[in-house]
Amino acid sequence: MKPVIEILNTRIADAMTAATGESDCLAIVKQSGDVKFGHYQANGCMALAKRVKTNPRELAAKVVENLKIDDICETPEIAGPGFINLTLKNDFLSDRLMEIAADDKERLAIDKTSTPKKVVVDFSSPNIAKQMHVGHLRSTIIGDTIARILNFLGHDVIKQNHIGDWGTQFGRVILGLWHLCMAQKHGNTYYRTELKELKDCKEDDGKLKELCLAIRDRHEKDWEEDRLDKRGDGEVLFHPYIKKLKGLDKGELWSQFLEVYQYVNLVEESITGMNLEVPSRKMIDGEYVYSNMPYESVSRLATVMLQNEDDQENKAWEYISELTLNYCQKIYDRLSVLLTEDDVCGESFYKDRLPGIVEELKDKDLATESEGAMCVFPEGFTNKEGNPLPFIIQKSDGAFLYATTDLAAINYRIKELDAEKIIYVTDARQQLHFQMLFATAKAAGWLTDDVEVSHVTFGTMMGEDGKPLKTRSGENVNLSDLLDEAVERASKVVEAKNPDLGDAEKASIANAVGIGAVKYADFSNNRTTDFIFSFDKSLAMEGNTAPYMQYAYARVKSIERKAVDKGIDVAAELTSLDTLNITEPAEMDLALHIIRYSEAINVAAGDCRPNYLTAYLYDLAQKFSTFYNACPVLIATEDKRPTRLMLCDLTAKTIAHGLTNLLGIEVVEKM
RNA sequence: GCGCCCGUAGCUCAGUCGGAUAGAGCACUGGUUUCCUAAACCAGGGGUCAGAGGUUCGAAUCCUCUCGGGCGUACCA
Repeated sequence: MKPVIEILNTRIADAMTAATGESDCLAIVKQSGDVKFGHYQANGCMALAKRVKTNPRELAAKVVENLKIDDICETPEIAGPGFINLTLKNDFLSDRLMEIAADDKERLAIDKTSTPKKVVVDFSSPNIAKQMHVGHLRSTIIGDTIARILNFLGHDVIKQNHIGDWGTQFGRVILGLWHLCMAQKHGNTYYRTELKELKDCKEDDGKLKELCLAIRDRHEKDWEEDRLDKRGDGEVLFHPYIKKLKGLDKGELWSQFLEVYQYVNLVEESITGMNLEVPSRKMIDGEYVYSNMPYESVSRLATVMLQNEDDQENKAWEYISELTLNYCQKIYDRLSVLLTEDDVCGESFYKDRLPGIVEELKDKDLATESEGAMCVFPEGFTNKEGNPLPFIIQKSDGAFLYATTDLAAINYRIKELDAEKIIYVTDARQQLHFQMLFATAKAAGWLTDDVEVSHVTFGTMMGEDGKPLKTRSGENVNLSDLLDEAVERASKVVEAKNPDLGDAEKASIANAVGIGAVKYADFSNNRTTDFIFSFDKSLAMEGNTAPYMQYAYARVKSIERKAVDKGIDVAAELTSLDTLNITEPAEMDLALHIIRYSEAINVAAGDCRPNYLTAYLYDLAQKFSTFYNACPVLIATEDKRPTRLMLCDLTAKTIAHGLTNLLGIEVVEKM
C-alpha cells in the first residue's frame, strides 16, 4: 500500500503536466499544518506558475480541472496564492485502516522499497579494553535503529561493528598485561594504589614527578630482570604469563584489566614531558639493538612490535578482545540492540591489508612522506598555516592508524561486500576525518560515483549542568551504571503507582521503562545537536518520552482485558467490521494519523533521523489520549464500539511496531 | 587563522530541505475522576526565530556580513 502522500504527489504532478504540458512537475504535497487547510496541501503550483509565467491561482484551478482524485479526496479547494487543499474522504480513510488491519505480515500494510540497496551501516564501534560509556550509547542505538528501519523498508543491510582493536591502544593492552604480570611478581596490585596516587597528586608537580620516577625505575628493573637469554626477552615471567591467560577467570581478569588499562593510560599521560627514559630493544637486521627511549613511547613501541611480529602476544590481544566483546554483547542485549558477534569487523580484521593499502596509495602517487610519516594530501584541506593538511596513513614509527584501517574498510566494503551505500554513525567531531577519508578513497578510485557514502553525525550527551556527562570524579559515565540507575528509578515509580503487581512483573516493567526512557530520550532529539540528558525528564510520564507511549499502549491493552470481563468479543467485533463509522473529531484525528505511519518512516529513513519517527509516535500517543478521554470504547453504542475497538487496536499495533521493531524499545501490557 | 555544527518561549527542544497565524513538553494559572489505568485530559498566558542586509509572490529555513557558543585543525579514535 503506497503512502497517501505519494499517491497525491503523483496524481497532482500528472495533472500539472496535463494542465501545462510541462514535464517533471513537482506537486510538493505536504501534510497540512491546520485542518482548515485540509489534510494535505499541494504547494507546487506557485513554482510552476513562475516557470510557465502565469497566475498561480489560475494555474491551480486548471490543475484541479485535470485532477482525477475523487476516489480519495473531497473536491479540492484552492486557497491563498495557489495552494491546493485536499481533504481525504471518510470512505477512503476507512478503507485504508481496514487494509492496515488486514495485513497478516505484521507490516501494517507498508510496502518494501521498489529500489532495495545493499547498505553497510557502521556503528557502535567501541574500543577494546574499555567499558562502554555514555559516549558509545548514541552511535550504538542510533545506528541500530537506522539499520532496523532500512531493513524494514526492504534494504539489504550489513551491520559492521568496526571495533577499535588495532590502533595505538593496542600497545597499551599488552603493556597492561605486562603490568598485571609484574604485579603478580611483586605480590601486590601496585597499579591500583598508584592509579589512585597519580590521580591524587595531579596538581602537585613535585610529588607527581617523584612518583613517576619510582614507576619508571621499577619498570626498568622488572624489564631487565625478566630475562632468560637476552635482555628483556620476557621469557621468565611475561611470556609464560601470557600463555596461561586462557586459564584465568574471565570475570576477574576483565575487572583487573579495566583497572590496569586505566593505569597505563594515566601513567602515559602523567609522564609526558618529564623526559624519562627506559631501556628498550628493537630488532634491526635480525639483531636486537638496545637503546633508551622516552618512557611515554613504550606503548607505541609495543604497537609497532606487535604489528610486525606475530606471536603469543597477538594471541593475548585476541583474548582481551574476546573479553571486551563478551562484555559489549551484554550491553547490546540489554539495550535490545541487534548487534551480534557476527557483525564484528574491527580494525584488526584489516591488519593484513594495511601494508597493501599504503603501497597502493604510494604507487598511485597519492601518498608521500612528510615529516617522517606517510601521508595523503587530499585536495581542499588546509591546516592552521594554510598548508595542505595531511591524512596520515602510516606514522613515522611505521605503525598504522585509524586512517589506514578506515581506508582498508571502505575498500573492503565496496569491493568485497558490494556496498551501494555506506553509512557511518559516529560523533560529529570525526567529520574532518571522514571527509578526508572519502576524498582519499575517491582519489584512489576505490570510491566511485555509484557508491553513496554518508557520515551520520550526532552531538555529545550532556549532563544537566550543560557539560559533557561525567561522573563527579570527572570520568566518563559507565553505560551499564547509567542503565542501572534508569531501571532503578523506573522501578521506584512502578512501585509507587502500581504496588499490586507481582515482583517479576514489576521488574520487567521497570526494565522496559528504564531502558526505553534512556534510548528514547536520545532518539527524540535532533541527532546533530548536543543534548542534555536528564533522568527525570526521560522517565517523566508527561511529554515526548518512552513512558508516555508505553502508557498509551498499556491503556489499550487494559481496554482489551476489560472487554473480556464484560463479555465483549473484541476479535469478533474487529473481523465483523467492513467499514468504519468515524464521527467524532478525536476519532478522525486519530484515524488520519494512523494512516500516516509509513510517511513518518520514510522521512526518518531518508535523513537517518529517528526523531521524526519519535515525533510521529508521540503525536499518535497524544491523539490516542485525547480520543481515549473523549470517546469511551466499552460503553459505546453497538454502532460505534467496533470502530473504536479498531482504532485502539491499530494504535497499539503502530506504537508497538514503532517502539519495538524500529526503535528497539519494549512495550508493556501493564504499567 | 581556516573549516564544520549551532543560536527558536523563562527552561529543554521540534519545525519533514521556501509555504498560510512559528509548534510541543517542562514550569506557571485555572478546570476535569459515581465512566475503559488521573502515570491522563481540557483551557490560558508566554516569541523582534541572535542581529543586519539580500534573493521572491512568500524566509526560522537559501545567500552575504556581524555578534555569541561548541567542535575540529600531523602522527588518538
